[in-house]
Amino acid sequence: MEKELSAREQTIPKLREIFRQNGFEGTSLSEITNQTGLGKSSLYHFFPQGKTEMAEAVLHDIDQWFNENVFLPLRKSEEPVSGIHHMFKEVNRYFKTGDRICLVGAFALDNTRELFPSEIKDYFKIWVDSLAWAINKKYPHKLEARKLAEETVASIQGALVLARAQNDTKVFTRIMRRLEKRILSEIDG
Amino acid sequence: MEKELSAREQTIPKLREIFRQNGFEGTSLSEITNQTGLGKSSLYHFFPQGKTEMAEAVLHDIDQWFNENVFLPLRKSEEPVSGIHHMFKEVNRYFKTGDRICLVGAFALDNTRELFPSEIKDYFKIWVDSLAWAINKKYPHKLEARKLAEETVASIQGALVLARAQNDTKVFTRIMRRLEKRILSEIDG
DNA sequence: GTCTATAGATCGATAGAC
DNA sequence: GTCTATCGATCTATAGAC
Repeated sequence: MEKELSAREQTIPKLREIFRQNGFEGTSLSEITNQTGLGKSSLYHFFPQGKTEMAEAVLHDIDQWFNENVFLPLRKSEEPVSGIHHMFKEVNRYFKTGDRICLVGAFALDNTRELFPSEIKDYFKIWVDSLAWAINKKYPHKLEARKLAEETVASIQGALVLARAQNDTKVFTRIMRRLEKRILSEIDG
Repeated sequence: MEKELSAREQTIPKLREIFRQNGFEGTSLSEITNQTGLGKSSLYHFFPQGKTEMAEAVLHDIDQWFNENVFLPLRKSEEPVSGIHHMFKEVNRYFKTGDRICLVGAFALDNTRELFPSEIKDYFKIWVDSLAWAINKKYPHKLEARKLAEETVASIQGALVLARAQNDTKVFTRIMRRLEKRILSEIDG
């Protein structure tokens, strides 16, 4: 039995990519109508609060995806190493090996973050917490595991910045490989 | 003999902070007139091409600062370790221990980068090149030195993202300390 | 160089018919 | 749910007096 997606739900992935390309302030409603094919009235029908509600829905969607495909597997996998490997694989896939940016990170950089402070804060907190938890299972020093997790998440964000700046996805994949290798060597060593 | 700064030059640091707060698209001319005290006519007198020229001037100003205070010292210092230490000290100071973001990184993330592609590309290229050069002086594996430099610059960018997202500058200083320590241990070890 | 005034486009958002 | 029409505000940018 296929899940029927409402028109609202079908719109969210498109909105996500539009915000990713243009940022929150750089995205206009007419751009959204152009790229979604939905008129303004339809957009306001689905998202009565307008652009802010659209971005909120996108952030919620991103949050769900990461919870399901990254954060929970880090907690659930029997073997932390495989959970961590799974994280790198999924994150690499999600960001299309560096071709896509992280919308949450982009929102964090300018005053857009004041519109969605808790969504932005929680996304990174849960990511760091989950990764730290997985590392800590193998690596007994709790504080050090946390620092390693924090640095890894930050480096992934920075790798996206550099890949976009240089317009070169290889920068991203290169850094991702190093990060995974470092975690594994810290855990095993 | 004091250097006389032209009115245009005096405006640039203010513009820099305004763009940092709001992003390029999020910055309006009326916001600029409010925060600089200059009327629109004065702004267009100094920057005939408008907002784009203002951002260009800011990027050029940032570029100069990093060349003078970070990139050249990395090349010039007799002892690479002290050049690298100097980089971390200055970068930490420049970003006010994580309270400020990197405007070039922020511009890179959305389609603002299409307005200033070479400025954005060069900033990171020169940074990575200079750091790789300094590392390579002590650490003979050229390719590995480059990768370490690339990862370090990316991690600094990511640390800024995380610090802003969490609204906690300690995240930034913590990661900066780890990065410097790692480079030193790779060089010495 | 700076002022006032304003053009012309686009912004987010809404009303009302269907 | 989607259409057309439109509101008032704001946007970038310019004109012309001083």
